[in-house]
Amino acid sequence: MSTTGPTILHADLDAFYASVEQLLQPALRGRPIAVGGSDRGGVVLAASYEAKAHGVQGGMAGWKAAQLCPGLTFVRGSFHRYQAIADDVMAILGDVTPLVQRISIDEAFLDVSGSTHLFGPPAAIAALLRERVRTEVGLPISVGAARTKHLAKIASQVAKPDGLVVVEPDDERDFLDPLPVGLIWGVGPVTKQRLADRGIHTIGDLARTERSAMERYLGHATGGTLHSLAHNEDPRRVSTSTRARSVGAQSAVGRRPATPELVREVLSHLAERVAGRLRAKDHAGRTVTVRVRFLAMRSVTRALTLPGPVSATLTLTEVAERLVWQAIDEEESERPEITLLGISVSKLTSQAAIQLELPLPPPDPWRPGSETGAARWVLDRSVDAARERFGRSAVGYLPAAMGRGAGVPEEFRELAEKDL
DNA sequence: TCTGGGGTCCTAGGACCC
DNA sequence: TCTGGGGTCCTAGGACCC
Repeated sequence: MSTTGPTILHADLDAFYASVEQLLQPALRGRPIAVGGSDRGGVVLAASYEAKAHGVQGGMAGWKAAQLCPGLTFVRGSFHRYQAIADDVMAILGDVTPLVQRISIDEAFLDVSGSTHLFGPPAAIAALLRERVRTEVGLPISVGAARTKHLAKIASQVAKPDGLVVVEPDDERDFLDPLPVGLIWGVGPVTKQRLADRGIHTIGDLARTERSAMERYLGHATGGTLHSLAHNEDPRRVSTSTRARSVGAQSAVGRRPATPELVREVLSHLAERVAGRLRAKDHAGRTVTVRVRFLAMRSVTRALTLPGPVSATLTLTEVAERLVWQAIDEEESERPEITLLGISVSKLTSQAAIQLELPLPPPDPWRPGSETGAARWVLDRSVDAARERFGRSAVGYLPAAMGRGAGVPEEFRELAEKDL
């Protein structure tokens, strides 16, 4: 007999982008729609439940979605609106407890164990939140309530669309056992297939499998975690703060030969985005990783860890350029075609710390804090300041080379890079 | 005329140090 | 006189999540 109740909630807006579009454009309500980056082609970023019923999913190529769902309406996303609307929802969640852990733009965990004396039992709190989001924002939100984060998350998935599922402690086993393993957080297509190959389809099947066997099938970490979750052991607390471990940006370029001009132009733009975001947070990072994607989605990465942290745009551009050519030069063909370039910076430290210990020469562009590095950083900061006063495009380059067709709108990138 | 962009975490092998 | 083991850091690739 358990002593704690279902005090963890997982609240998850249903088909968020698509639901917002149906809210903003009443003519779209009840109809299958796909929210995309562009009006034609491209990729489906979100599908309404009416479209999901035909098999349309996020990440799917637009033409394939249209094939699956005749009558599908493509809607260009109103990306500049989504953040504020989701923030309104989070504010409602925050009204019942300060213990809200937002894990993406449209979902959050809540610990309501300290809120029951004010708002009643967790099931009542969940119902209240759903009602308020529906009437005050106009969106459907599903909520799962359970003893652990893992169970609450599964419960909200089961509740969708627009539902509430409460798992009482005494019912946990009965709830979990028949569910497919794919509902477990961390089980994607590959793991699901590996498990299916061994006749493991449900969480109950998983719970009956030895831990050591799981670790053999899936590796130490994944196997161990899955075994624990299937046995309903999830010690994670709801935590309100997490710090970023990396900052990155990438851009699809269509399908183009890797010329020096293209590589430099795209990397300059990406480095500007990444370094600018680092500086805005007073951060810098030591490890620079680039990604180059070739045809058939084959991508390679190259990384370099520098002696000190960087956040200067030009330095980042130069390091990235060197790494990208390292990868391209290893290709068999002379001038291979590429479809995407990306830059990510990790091993982050706070910029304030390095400014204090500015080592003096020898000047070395690879070494931030050297004369060159410091000068570049100072220049970048003045550009940042001008941008802040006069707008993003006032100073420096526009995303020129990003070219026709391939990319996603600027507002989508800005939405994706927001801190939660 | 397939397949966006932002992340996290894990694994495995090699270098290097004691 | 050719031999151990542990720890840490780095790189590359991959699975997964929203």
